[in-house]
Amino acid sequence: MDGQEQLERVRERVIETIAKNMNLYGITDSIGRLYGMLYFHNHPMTLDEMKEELGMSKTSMSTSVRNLMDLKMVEKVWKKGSRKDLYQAEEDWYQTFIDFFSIKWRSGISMNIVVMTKSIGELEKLISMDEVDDEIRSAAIVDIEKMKAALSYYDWLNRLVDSFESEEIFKYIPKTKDE
Amino acid sequence: MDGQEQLERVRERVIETIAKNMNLYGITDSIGRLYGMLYFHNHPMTLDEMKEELGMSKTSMSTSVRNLMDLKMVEKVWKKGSRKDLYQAEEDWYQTFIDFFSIKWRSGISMNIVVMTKSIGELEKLISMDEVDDEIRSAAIVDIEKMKAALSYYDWLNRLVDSFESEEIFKYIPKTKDE
DNA sequence: CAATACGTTCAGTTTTTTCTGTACGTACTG
DNA sequence: CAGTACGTACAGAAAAAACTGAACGTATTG
Repeated sequence: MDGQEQLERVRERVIETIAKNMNLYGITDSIGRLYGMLYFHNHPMTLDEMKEELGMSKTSMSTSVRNLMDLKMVEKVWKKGSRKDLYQAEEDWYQTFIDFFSIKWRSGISMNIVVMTKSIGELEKLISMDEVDDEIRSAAIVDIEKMKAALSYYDWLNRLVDSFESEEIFKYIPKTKDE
Repeated sequence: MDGQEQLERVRERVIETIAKNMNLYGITDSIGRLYGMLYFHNHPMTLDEMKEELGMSKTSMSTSVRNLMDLKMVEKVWKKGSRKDLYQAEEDWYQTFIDFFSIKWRSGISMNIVVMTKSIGELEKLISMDEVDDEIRSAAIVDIEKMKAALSYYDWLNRLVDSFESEEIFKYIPKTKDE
C-alpha cells in the first residue's frame, strides 16, 4: 500500500528486464542494471551514488560506466560546483540502437573485408600458378567463390549500417506506426 | 611454395576472422571457429570429423553444433548409409543474419513489452489513488512516460525484425549495389 | 604547498563459463 | 538378442570474466 515502495518495486522489475534484454546484445547484467538504473534516475549521478545504489565497488562503477560511454549509452555531463564526474543515461533508444551497431559492427566489417580481399588475392595468385595441383586449384576456386559471397554480404551489412547512421532506415521503418 | 599448405593457411586466417566477427554477436571463439570450418568444408561433417579437425572433445562438438543449430547457422543433413549425424553450415549469410536476429530478439522484445505494459498499468493505478504522496505521483508520471517511450521503441524494433523476416528489408537495402 | 578528494590502474579473489572424460541410453548390426 | 557405435547428460577441471580493495596520480582546495 506504500506508494514509494510500490514505485520502487516496479522500477526494479523494469530495470531487471532492461538488463536481461541488454544481455542479448552481449552486455553484462551488472552493466545493464547500471544503465537501467541511470535511465530511471532523473538526475545525473556520481560514481559514489551509483556505488551506493547498486551496492558494488567504485571500481566496478568506473569501468562499467566507461563501457557504457564507449557504447554511447551514457554521457558525462558538466555541472559547475561539483568536483565529481556526473553521468546520465542516453534516453533516446533509437539513437542508442544506431550507435550500438555502428560502433560494434563497423570495425568488424571492415576488418573482415580486408582479410577476405587479401585472401582472395592470394588464392587467385595460387590458382594461376602452373605447378599447383589440380585438386588444390579447384578447392581454391571454391573458396574464392565463398569469400566473394561473404564480401557481398559485408557490403550489404555496411549499407545497412549506413542506413542506420543516416537515419534513412526510419524512412522505410517509421518510428511511429500508421503515419 | 606448397599449394596445399598455402590454401590451408589462408583458410585458417579467414576462419579466425569469421570467428572474431561472430564474437561481436556474442558467439564464442570456439563455436565461431567451428562454423567457419564447416563453412569452408565442402561436405557435411560428422562430430568425429569436427573433433579431429579442431582437436577438441566430442562433447564440445556436440554442444557447439547444437548451439549453431539453434541459431540456424548449421543444419543436420541425411545421408543414407551413414549411421553418424552429418552437419553442414548454412551458406547464405543473409539468411543467417535474418535468423539470428529473429531468434535472438523476438523473445526479448515481447518479454519487455509484457513487463513494460504491466508496469505502466500498475503505475497508472498508483497515480490515480488519492492517498498517494504528490512527489511519488509525479515520479510515477515521469516513469510512465519513459516506459511509453520504450514501448514505442520496441514496437519499432519488432517492425524492423518483421522487415528482416519478410525480406522486405532487401527492397530498401538491396543485396547488390546499383541494381 | 600541504591536505584532501577524486577517478583509475593493478593484482588478487570470486564467480561464471567453457571444456573434458566417463557413464549412460538408444539404435543399429550381425 | 548380444555386441557395437553413436550422441548426449553430467560432474568435475580448466580457463575466462567479473569484481574488489589497496595503491597511485592528478587536480582542486584552503
